Formats: sequence, structure tokens, C-alpha cells
Amino acid sequence: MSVGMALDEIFPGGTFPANCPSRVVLDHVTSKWGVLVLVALERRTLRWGELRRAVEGISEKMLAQTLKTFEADGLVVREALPVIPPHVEYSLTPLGAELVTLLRPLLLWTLENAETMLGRPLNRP
Amino acid sequence: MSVGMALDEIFPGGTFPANCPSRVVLDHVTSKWGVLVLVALERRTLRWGELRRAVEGISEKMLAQTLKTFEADGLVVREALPVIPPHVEYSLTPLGAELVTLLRPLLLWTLENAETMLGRPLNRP
DNA sequence: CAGAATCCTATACGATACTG
DNA sequence: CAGTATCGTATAGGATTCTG
Repeated sequence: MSVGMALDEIFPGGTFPANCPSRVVLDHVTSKWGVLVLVALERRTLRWGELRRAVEGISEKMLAQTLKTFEADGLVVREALPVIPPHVEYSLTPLGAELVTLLRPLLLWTLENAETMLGRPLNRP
Repeated sequence: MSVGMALDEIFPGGTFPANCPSRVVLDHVTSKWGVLVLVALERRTLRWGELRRAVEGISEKMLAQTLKTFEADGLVVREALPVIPPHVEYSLTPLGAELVTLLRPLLLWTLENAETMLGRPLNRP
């Protein structure tokens, strides 16, 4: 199965089955904060606080939940340094890095087209 | 702004601002049924009923809501033939087709990796 | 600093019934 | 056939407080 493959080679008739496990993974990735958290980690390892500031508006609860899901999925690794005060770093696994390769263009596309699509100006830093 | 561009060239400091309009677009695309509906339309125009069957498990309410959002966003066009019984076709706009170019690889990636990530077998047709 | 635990609410979503 | 309207619920998500 290659990435260039047509979808109906995989799903004959072009039907996406309801009980396909990939739905779960898709739900994780497309969860409210999923894309932003993963892409935020693309450039480098980030600490909890950095990540929280990088993804503006995310609550602590959602950051924790999103990270745990991705950790369980094998997309993100958590490394806690045994120091006081605590120092915890999050980074992408190779699998996560591979996924972000697909997510960054998507994020960039929304940036390029949001203004046109919504008919109002972009808020740029 | 090109697709290959690094994100911190756009968001210096690697911070994703909370009030950026692209968040809205991202929410539409990553809505529960967004990716599946858009990718289902990649190959050809589909009628309401075909679309409903293609995306297994979607309710009529959510199909309607998802399609309306995408229509307003300029990603999908609705064409109603003035016949009885009604015959309505949905297809991608050029903008929508461009977006699906980015979404199909994402969907394929989840298909390839879901089994490994979740530790259980894929349900294939 | 990096969370966990609680509580609370909006709304996303589904099921059902109805219609031109 | 292609929807809309209504209702009900689950749960995603936020705000706040607490802690090692």
C-alpha cells in the first residue's frame, strides 16, 4: 500500500467502512488540538510550558489529554528529567515525524486560504 | 507563502495564535466527518444518497451540516437538478480538489499505520 | 514546573419522524 | 430522493483548584 495509491484500490466502491480502526487514528489526529500540537513539535523538543504557550488557547486538561493519546499511539515521547522543579520534554517519534510531514502542508494550506474562504482578514503576528 | 515553507517563518517563535482565522478552517476540515466527506468526493461527483452510503455511519444531520459548511467555505458545490424525484449532486470545487490532494495522503497514512498504532487488526473490505 | 482531580456546561452528534 | 425539524444525550472541552 503506497501513499500515491488511489483510494478505491483500497476501498473498492469508494466506501469507507464504519468499523475500520483507521477511523480511531483519524479521530485522534483530527481532534480539536491534535494537528496544532503535533506540528508545534516539528522543529524541536518542547517542554510542557513551551507547548502550552505555543498552542495558544489550549487548556491544561486538553494538552494533557492530547499528549497522552499521542503517547499511547506512539506519535510522541515524553521524557521526564528527575529534577526539582520538574522538567518534562515532549518530542515526536519517527512515526510522529512522518505524520507531521503530511500535517504541515495542511496547516499551511489553511493559512493560505483562510482569508479567502472566510472573507475576513488573517491575524498575523 | 509556499507549502514547503517552515512554519516559524510564518509564526515567528513557533506560536500558533489563538485568534487566527485559519483555526476556523482547520476546525471545518478536521471536523468529525470532514476528511471522509471530502475524500469521498475526490474521484467523482456523488449524489446525496451515494455520499451517505460512501461514508458509512454518518447521520443525515451531520451529512447535511458538513456539506453546508463546505459549500459556504467554497470547497464543495451543490447542484440540484429540477426533476422529480429530486436529484442532487455534490462535487469538489478547484479549491476543494486542491485540499483533497493533501487529505488523501493523510487518510492513506492512517490506514497504513492504524493497525500498528492501535495494536489490533484492520477491518478491510 | 508539570500536571491530576473536580466540577460544570455547551454543543456536537445521533435517532426519529416528517415533507416537497 | 433529498432533505428539514425536533428532541435527547453523551462527551468533548473549559475553568478552577490542588499537589509532588
